[in-house]
Amino acid sequence: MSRNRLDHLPCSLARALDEAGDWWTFLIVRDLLRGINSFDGFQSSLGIASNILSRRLVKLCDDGILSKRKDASDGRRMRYALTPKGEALAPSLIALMQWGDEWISGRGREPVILADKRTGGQLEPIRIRADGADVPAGEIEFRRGPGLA
Amino acid sequence: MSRNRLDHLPCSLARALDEAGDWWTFLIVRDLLRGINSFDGFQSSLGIASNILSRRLVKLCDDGILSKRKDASDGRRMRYALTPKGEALAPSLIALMQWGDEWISGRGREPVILADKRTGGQLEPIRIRADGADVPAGEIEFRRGPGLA
DNA sequence: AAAAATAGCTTGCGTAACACAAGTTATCAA
DNA sequence: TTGATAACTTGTGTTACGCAAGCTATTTTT
Repeated sequence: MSRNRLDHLPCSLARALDEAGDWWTFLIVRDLLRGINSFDGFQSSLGIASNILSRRLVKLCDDGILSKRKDASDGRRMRYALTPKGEALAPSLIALMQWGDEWISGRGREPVILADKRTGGQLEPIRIRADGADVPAGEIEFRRGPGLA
Repeated sequence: MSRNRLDHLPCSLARALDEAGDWWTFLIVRDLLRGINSFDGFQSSLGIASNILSRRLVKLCDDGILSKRKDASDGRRMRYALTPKGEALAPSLIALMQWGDEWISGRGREPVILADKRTGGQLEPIRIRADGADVPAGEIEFRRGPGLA
């Protein structure tokens, strides 16, 4: 994805997609949500080439999505963590996962089930809401916002 | 993104990302939600090269995300529409847009504001929920699902 | 203390996907 | 019937991706 290609589009979606970079970003964030937080942890989980992973991790740190620090008990090891900005990707990530569950894997064939650690209750399907009610996709209005010159 | 690279991952997220193809998919779906539904409509809205757009539209139709038909009053023109599978991408798309609003554009500088056509009420931030309560990103548990051999 | 293993990262190189520009076909408007 | 429009397609670079191998600094093993 060329970095400057989408910049002209007056849309936070394009900017978000541009900053996320490529699909690996989402998979790395998913791994972090699962507790995987080291270079070789990502590598063995994802099968990503080390040069790609390295570059991607640098970019994610630069963009403020991840933070990085040395492991206290092992000087070789770096530990990565989600920043608040990175954690804020969770809703879109989970919505995408649920889409794959429903439309690709199929109901009842989900490879992974998401739940609340505290209560054990399964996550509900993510929905679009306004005024306390669901909004169907066809009923969404795109209005000019204050960020447009 | 090579089509078969992520197939081995037992995760609906990887499958979803693989099927979505590239970022253009999301931008095309966004345009359709906005009412843009023709080839040159996408092209002038997105600045995408015609060969890329053509290939992407074919793939999206093949994958059942879009449908395509001839315009009744203009035999040259094709009209594209979201299928239910395509509409189901809206939550992840909007979550991503909201992420861009908050973390890239910044609050108060949103290029676009989303609302409910029927009530005019602005869309709420998309949240992760279980048992009728919000779930913070750090409290999500990944459990083995039935789709794993 | 020397050798081996591990963690994170870099380099070299081939391939494949992307993207610009130009051309093609079918339909419609003047 | 000439010109414009819509939706592609083709040709040709260029870029970015990805495998394999190598590198350096720690840590563990002997």
